[in-house]
Amino acid sequence: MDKTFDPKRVEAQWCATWESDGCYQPRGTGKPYSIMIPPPNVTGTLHMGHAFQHTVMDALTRYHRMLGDDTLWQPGTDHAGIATQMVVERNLKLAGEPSRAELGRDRFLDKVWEWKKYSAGTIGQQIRRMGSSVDWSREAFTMDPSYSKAVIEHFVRLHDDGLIYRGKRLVNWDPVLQTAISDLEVVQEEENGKLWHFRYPLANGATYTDSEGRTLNYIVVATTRPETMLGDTAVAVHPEDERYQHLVGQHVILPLCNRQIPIVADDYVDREFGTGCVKITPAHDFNDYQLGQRHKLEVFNIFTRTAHIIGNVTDEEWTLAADKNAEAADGIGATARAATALNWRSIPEQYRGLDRVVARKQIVADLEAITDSSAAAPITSTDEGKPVYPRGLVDKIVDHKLKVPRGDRSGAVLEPYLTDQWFVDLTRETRHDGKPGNGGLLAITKPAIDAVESGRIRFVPDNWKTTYFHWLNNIQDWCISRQLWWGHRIPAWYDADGTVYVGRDEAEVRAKHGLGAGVSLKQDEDVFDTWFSSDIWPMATLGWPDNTDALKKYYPSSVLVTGFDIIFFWVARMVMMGQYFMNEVPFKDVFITGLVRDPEGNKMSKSKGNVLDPLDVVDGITLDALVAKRTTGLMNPATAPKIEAKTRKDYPKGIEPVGVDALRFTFAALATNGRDVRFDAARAEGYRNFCNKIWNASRFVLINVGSLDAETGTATPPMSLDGEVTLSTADRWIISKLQRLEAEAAQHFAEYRFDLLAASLYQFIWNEYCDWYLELTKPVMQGSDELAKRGARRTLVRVLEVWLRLLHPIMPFITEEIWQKVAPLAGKTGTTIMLEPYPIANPERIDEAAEADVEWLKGFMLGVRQIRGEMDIPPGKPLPVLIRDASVADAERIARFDGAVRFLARLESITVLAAADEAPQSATALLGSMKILVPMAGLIDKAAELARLAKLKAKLENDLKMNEARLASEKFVNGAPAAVIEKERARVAQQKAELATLTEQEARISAL
RNA sequence: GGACAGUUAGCUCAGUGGUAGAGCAUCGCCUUCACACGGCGGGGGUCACAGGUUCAAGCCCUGUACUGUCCA
Repeated sequence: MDKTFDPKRVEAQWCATWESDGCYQPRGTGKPYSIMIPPPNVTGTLHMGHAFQHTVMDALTRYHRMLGDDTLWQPGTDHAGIATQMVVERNLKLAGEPSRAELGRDRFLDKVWEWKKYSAGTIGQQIRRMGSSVDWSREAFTMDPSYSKAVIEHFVRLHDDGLIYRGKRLVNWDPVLQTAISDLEVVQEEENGKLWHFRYPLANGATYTDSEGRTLNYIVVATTRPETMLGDTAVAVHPEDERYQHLVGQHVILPLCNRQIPIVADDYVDREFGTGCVKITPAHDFNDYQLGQRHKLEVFNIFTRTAHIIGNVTDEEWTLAADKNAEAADGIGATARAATALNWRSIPEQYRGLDRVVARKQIVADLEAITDSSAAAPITSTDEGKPVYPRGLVDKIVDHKLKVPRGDRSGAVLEPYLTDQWFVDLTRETRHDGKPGNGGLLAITKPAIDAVESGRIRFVPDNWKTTYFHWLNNIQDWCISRQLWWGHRIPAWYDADGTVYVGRDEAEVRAKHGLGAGVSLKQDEDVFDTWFSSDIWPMATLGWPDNTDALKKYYPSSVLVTGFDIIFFWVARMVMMGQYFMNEVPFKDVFITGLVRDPEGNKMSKSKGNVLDPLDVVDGITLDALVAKRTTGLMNPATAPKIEAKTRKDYPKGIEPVGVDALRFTFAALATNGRDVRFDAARAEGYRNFCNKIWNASRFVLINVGSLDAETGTATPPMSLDGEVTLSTADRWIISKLQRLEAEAAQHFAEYRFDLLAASLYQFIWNEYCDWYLELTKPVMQGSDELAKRGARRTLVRVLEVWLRLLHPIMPFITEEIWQKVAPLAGKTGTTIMLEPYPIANPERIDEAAEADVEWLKGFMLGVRQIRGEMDIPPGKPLPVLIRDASVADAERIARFDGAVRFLARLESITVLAAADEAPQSATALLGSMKILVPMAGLIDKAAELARLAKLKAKLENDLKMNEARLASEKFVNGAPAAVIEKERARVAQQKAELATLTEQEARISAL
């Protein structure tokens, strides 16, 4: 054994051994315990957040395996539709290869599969290196054939139960990715924009008088999106708005398009916002769409899939689309629909095919330039080239902050867009198709709420359930179709008439609907939202829809460990599907972890350049290498210098290698109560030091039982620990403390308090076992009492063996490595610590007398050390010590611990003075009423001792004053419980006595 | 606008009514036979602010400020 722990060697060896020996697989007849890994996306590699959550899951898994449970940790990966498709497309671009469009669907998918293989392989290696004990024999992927079968199955069943519908709806459309996305994938960002005020002339030359007495022939509408005016089909005002209510029912002429559109009244309109008059574009705004439905307004798209103004309106495809629009849209007036083509023709030629941003500028400019309208204001002047408003039909332009919806993946500004999509009904009480049975609200949403409300699922920390309920209580139907290639193709087929048939495959569809070979069917081009496949992860990985043994045994899983960011995306949807298909929750506990952030508290992301690869913390990385890693392959290379500067500031010396165990322990220690964690490399180094402490404490034990040669570091035959022994106070004390640690560990695991677990282990191992127990065995080892020596050796070994097991779930590698050497000495025959029982507290071995003894001893040591420290007496210099005012108990303890104290405190002698004995001038420490005196002759500086006494006195006087005041208060004496008052009295008496001693001592020293 | 969380030592965080704790950092002493990735000792906090409840508040209640996140 080297003097320094070398994690790399140990990790490589045990990873391989554990896996090949099948240690990760479920075993035994214990009660089932299972965790489903949140499947990482096959978009690349694992980040710190994964490493964090995997540490938690592995700790739980190893703990329960050691408890004897039949434990499964199910691994796997997620195909992550949009995200992966984007990564592959970007890689093709960077490599200069043909684009997705050029490759075509099949060849592109080959590329994605290639990437998936690479990414899943990398992820697997990362998981292995972290020591995560997942059952690799069950590894799953959300597009495995068996998994895909389950995805299709759950779609078809939901569809057959009337809980899925297809329809033309306004959806969030990503014009860059060219797909619909769900509400959850939209991020609203506040941005600086403008509010444009346009004059819309009243039709038929109507006029009115405004509040200022002016006669106007127009109204002013305010909008943040000028380009959508091409799709306006009404102007709306509030029904009680006195400024405009007399105009309701009249029409305005839509400028540029020269269409007449009605003025309608609706209380959706905010009178305070803008002019109180809003333009309504039902096809490109969610609120306008709703309003349009209420007023039976015309609805028509003005954008293409890429958010350009539509091109040729006579285009066959668009005409067809218009017809389908008319058929599919419900709640939209029939006469209005017929007008769609006319409306399209009203879009002026000059805007056709323009990007929406370009169109916006052009439209504003054109409105400004209109001077021949009766509503137009004359362009009178300019101010240094800037237009002065009003100009033409532009009344004014004001700065305005607005929320811009962007796609969470692409970052593109989204467009509300009218398309045909598949939806899961989550909002209806009855079936959408009118057949008997519950709609999605009763069949899916309510049971998901009930699962948590009833306590069948418990959130840890508890407050997350509020978030969960809030979302479910305000839920919308779920758009599950995506216009992507990478994913599960929707099992729906269309005949030439566009009639849709849903089934598990084409053959089933033909059989079910009696469609002969003569009928040509075409499968839906779209794929499912990724979350519409991961929502059955806890079931499908266990074999669902088949009722397998694994499903029976491991469903529901015991706990889901995940981040709050996917409570809606994933957690809630798994609950829905689990409840619906299994009539049972998918997991009993949901442990929500915080996010791993950078040292400044920022979210880690590639674009910010603050990500850390967990393995770089494990293996270490130089500053230059880290900078290089963070600044290559950036979407925006201009940010590189900033990223470099920040990296050099955060990690001036790069990152020291700490090993897997230390990183895992760091995560455990930082996992406080679901709060976000700022990753602190210094902390990890501290736990690297802890590993080294463990390593060397173990060396000490092995050396002392003769199984390790201290000089050469090689193994030697150990001495026997069998036979009769004497257990010392120290032995009984550490065994007692060990019981308390075991009890704490069990409690912290039950409460998912890994921070407290880590703190308990650290405190026991370092501050009790190493700092005190090992030191207390040293004088024994140097003594001649063979029974006591054997007792100490046996206790050293056995307590070490136990705490290695206690620590193993967090630090698997170092504990296994040492356990292999220690276990035989402790009489253990197992082949791996992984499968040993987790220690359980035995209250009978708690020894309060021994604990009190050691506390006294620690106090004694502290007194001497403080004198040494503050007098600057070298630790090695032997000191004579005198004792005054020792109680009978003190004297007895002094006699008992004489050897230990003299050894540990480096004392030359301990002399208990009789009451009559005169003591020489000394530095004093107090232990209860007993005084520990270190004679000053030749050792102690008078001034220093006086200063030390003064400091002690000041603190004591302060405390005493406060406590006396409390006792003097009638309120306290009358109100507080007797025990508290008694305690306070005793404390005051004690402090008074101490103060007297210090005062006396001070007087004696100053008299010198 | 609503909801949730946070505000405790220089930093990162524990602390569910009885005199404020840890790790890291810092200062001093020490190459003592497991470990300098170490040992011993020290310094450092009106617990965001203002009220209230209580004999007693970092902790409970009310309000305010700031920070963060989520939802409209």
